[in-house]
Parts: sequence; C-alpha cells; structure tokens
Amino acid sequence: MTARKRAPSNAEIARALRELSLLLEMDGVQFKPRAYEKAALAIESRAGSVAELDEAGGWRALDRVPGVGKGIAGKIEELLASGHIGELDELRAKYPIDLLALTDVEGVGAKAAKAFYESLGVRNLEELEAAARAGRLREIPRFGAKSEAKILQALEIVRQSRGRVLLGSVLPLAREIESRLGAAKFVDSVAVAGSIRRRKETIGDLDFLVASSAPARVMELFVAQPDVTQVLAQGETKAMVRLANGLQADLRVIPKESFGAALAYFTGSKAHNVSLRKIAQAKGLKLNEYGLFRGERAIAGRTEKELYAALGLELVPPELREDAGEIEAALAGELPELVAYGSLRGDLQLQSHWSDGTSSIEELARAARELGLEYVAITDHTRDLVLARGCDEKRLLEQKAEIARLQPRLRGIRVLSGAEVNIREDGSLDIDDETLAQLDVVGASIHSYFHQSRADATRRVIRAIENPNVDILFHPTARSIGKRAPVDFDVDAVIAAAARTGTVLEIDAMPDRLDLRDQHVRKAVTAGVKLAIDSDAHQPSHLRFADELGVAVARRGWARASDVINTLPVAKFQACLKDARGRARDRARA
DNA sequence: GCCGTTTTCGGCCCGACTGTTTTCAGTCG
Repeated sequence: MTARKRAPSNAEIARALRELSLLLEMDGVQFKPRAYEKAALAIESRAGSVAELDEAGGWRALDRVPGVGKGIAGKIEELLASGHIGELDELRAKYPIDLLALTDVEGVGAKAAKAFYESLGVRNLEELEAAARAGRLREIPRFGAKSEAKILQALEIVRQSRGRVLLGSVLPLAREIESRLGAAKFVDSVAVAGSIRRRKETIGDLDFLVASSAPARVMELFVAQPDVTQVLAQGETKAMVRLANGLQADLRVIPKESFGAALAYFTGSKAHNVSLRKIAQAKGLKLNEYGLFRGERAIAGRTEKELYAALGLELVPPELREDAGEIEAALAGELPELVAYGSLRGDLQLQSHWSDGTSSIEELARAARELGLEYVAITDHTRDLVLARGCDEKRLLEQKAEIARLQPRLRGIRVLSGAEVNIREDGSLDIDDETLAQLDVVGASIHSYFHQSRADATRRVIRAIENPNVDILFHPTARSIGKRAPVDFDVDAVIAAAARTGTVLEIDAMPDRLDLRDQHVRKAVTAGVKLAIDSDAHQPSHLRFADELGVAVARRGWARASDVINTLPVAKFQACLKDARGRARDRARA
C-alpha cells in the first residue's frame, strides 16, 4: 500500500468549503454559508491550482481570488498546511452525517438533513432510504407522503449514478495520466481505453493501455503518480490503483504487436466485442486481446484498423461501439462520416454577466476566439429567472446595442445578439415576439415545472418551438445527470415538431447536462432535424466543453458535420436561421 | 465571511412556486 503526500486539488478544497457551508447552514448561521459556497464555486472553476497560488504568495495571493477574503484564505491555508480545517472537524463532530451526499438528493437541503438526523437519526443515504420506505419522513413537520415519494424518486436517480462520475470531470485527469505515461522513454504507445474512449456520459473507472518492452518500469511509474492514494494490485503486466477522486484506475501493459487488439478489447463495449468475436468465429478465426488468430498464427492486431479490416469491417469510431447497428453499417461500408472534433465554428449559448454569467461579453468573445471560434451568440437569461438576473425586453435591446458598439473592437470574432428565453408552464415565452424578432439567435428552454404529465410537457415544448422566433430548443429535456430526471415529454413527437417547424435542437455540453443525449441525437439526425452544439458557458473556462463533450455526444448520436448548424461559416449559419424563421412565419399565417 | 463608481458598515441575486402547513425550506441558474 502506498500513501503519498500531495497538495489538495481545487476540487478537494472546494469540497471542504462546500461542506463547511452546508454545516454552517445546518447550524443556523446567517450569511456565512453563502460566502463559503461562493468561494467554493470560485475555486472549483479556477484554471490555476490554488495550492500553488498559496505556495507562491500565501494568504495575500488567496485573498485576491474573487469570493475569498482574509477569513476563508486562512481556512484554505490551514487545510493546505495540516490537511484539516479545525472548524470543519468540530462541526462534523457535532453533526456526524454524510451531509454532502444527503444534500445531493433533489429536495434535500441542509435544513431537511438536520431534521432527518435529529428526529430520525438519519446519517447517510442508506438510512434516508430506509426511513422514507418505512414512511417515517412524514412524521417530521412540513413533510408528508408526497415529499416522501419525491425523495424516494430522487434517491433512485442518485443510486443509478453511484460510483460513476461525469465524463467531463475525469477527462482532464485521464489525459494527464496518459501524457505522463507517454512521456516515458520505455513506453512505445499509450491510450485511454474503456468508456472514456467511447465518451460515455458517466464513467465507472479509468482504463489505460501501454505498449512497452519494459512492463515493470511502466508499473512503477503508474503506481508512483501523485494522484494514486492506494495500490490495489500490482503484477507484471497489470496494476490497479485507487485515485484521490475515489475512482479506480487500471493499467495493462501489452506487447507492441498486440496493441490494436488490446485497445479494441479494452475499449469495448462488451456487446460490441461479443459481436466482433462472433464475426471472427464465423470466419474460422479467434479474436482476443492479443490479436486475431487463424489457428496459432496471428493475422492482425498491431492496430485497430488492421484488425477491423481483417474482419471485413470499416474501422468503427470508438463513440459508436455500443452494438447499436454500427457492426452492420461497418460490414456494409455505410458508417457515417461523423462530425469531427475541432470542426465547430460557432457557439450559440453563452451567458454573460448581464444575467448569471461571471464574465463580460468582451471576455467571452476573446476567449472564444482563442479557441478558434468564428462567432458566438450571447444568450442571457430572461425575465422569469429572477435569481439569474434575467433580462427584460428593454435590457435585451440595450445589450444588442452594446454588442454593436463592441463589435468593431473585436476583430476576428463575430458576436451575435440573442437570448435564452424561458418556456413557461403553458409553453408561452417570457419575452414578447416583437423583441425576439430583433435578436440574431433565440433559444428557448425549460427552467421550472419539471414534473408535468407527459401530455402537458409535450404540448408545452411543441407550443414553444412553434413560435416562429424560436430558432433553437436549448437543453431540451432539462435533465441534470445523477441529480434530476429529464422532463418527461414524448421525444418522438417533439422531434417531429422540430422537423416541421425547422427548429434546431441543442446538444448542451455542460458536463452534467449533455442534453440532448446520444440516443435522442440519433433520432433527431434520422428525422433530418438540425443540431446545435453549445457550451452553455457562464465563464471562459466552460467554452471548451462544446468541442470536448458536445461533439462527443453528437458523434455518439451518429451526427455528421452537415447535421450540425454551427459547423457552418457565420454567413451561411445566419442565412439558415433567417430562412427557417421566414418559412415558420409563412406557415403561421397560412 | 465577503464586498465596495452608495467603500470600513450594512447589505447579502430575492420572486414564484411547491409541498407542507399558518410561517417556511427548497428549487430554478
């Protein structure tokens, strides 16, 4: 067993501050909880390491982080120096419960957790579930049978995602480990395999594959990484470790000539591999992680391309390997040419500090240009979202004028005016048509009434997209992975309506949204509905999600570049929206 | 505990809605 001293990551510091915030709230302290929560958010979304910042400049440097003052800077220093925060330990002793897990359940906050603990002794998710099943939550004031049922439903969603983490939260670490291994002289090639390579929306563990003639040295390097908290197993060609984020990471070392076969084998999915082996079997061949064999002789396995070709298949992109028709398409030579990473030219959903974003329009535009984008739409929240400082008609038009003033200073990137209008309970919008008609890009989305009946929700969404001014349906189902179920509408009916009205459906690339999800993207593509892949950025560091995660979801949904409207150059993109609005108006008049 | 073009005190994105009950916690971004 290895235990190494390492500086806490920003995420770990944020987690401690967030727990402190919740415990203070539970303790009835005023205002401090919000301050700690704000500081946690700021630290979590910071690009640079806070631990390094402290090392370089101490609390004075920490104090300059927005939301962090003298007090919280002191707490962070305490954590970095000793691994503990005294006040946090004291509060944990007072309330010995898994508060972070409990408040992750939709409908449970600090106050509810306190009531559950003090009245029923509930300390963790298991005890909460037991209490809810026994019908004991309704004994607590202000809780009844309905809230009990809602909590059980929310627990089910949490349970389904237990032990899995969001793709977006592990991808950077996976790449870091990959490049660390790849930098070693004795490593010939390295790859991330498993569900990360397939870009599944949640990840259960990390799989690494290395080709090397010095496996022992690779093993040593792998288990000695600073992120490793525990070595679970270490043999000659295989190691398993526990990482600081709680996930397990596995490494296999393979001889060069088997790398392609092993990569295919460890990328999966299981169902895809079973189908490949059946094809091999039918040809009198044997397929395993070491290669494709006729009798004892290996006939392919050095690369995946060689392996698939030997089986009579086109190379199947990892994102499609779910045994969902890709084998048949590859046999027939009819795999689609998927939208490529790096092919987005625009980003159509950005929130600035005009509503709940943290950056100015100019900062967002410059950051987008840095990423190589040619245009962005500023789509701040609107009237109904009071907490997000939603804009009314007047502010939206002021912002449009502001964008026009800024544009000459922003060379190399076109900024479009827009809005993320709220779809109300009945499908009406919270901004008038006259104003919407003046904006370049109008997205509409759901932010409330998540629990309507299927019929009501379907009618609501279709009514919204039938408005000729609505160009795009933003984050269509409003789900939050591992937290909130998607709004229950008839997806096929909404896709059919989008095809009829020329409405674009969005793939919102925020790590916990990924909405539309892969299967629904595929339905939309089949129906000929256009997609937009957007970051939903609230700060510059979010912009990269569009390419990193959004394009991945589109690829998993079999989308080509021609299906994605923001792969178009800005003039063609705008012509496309204008054309759709024109036809929608004609239809509305008819 | 943080913050300041109302700057060293006194505010704290602060409205509608749900579920549960007569005063409030939680949710929406």
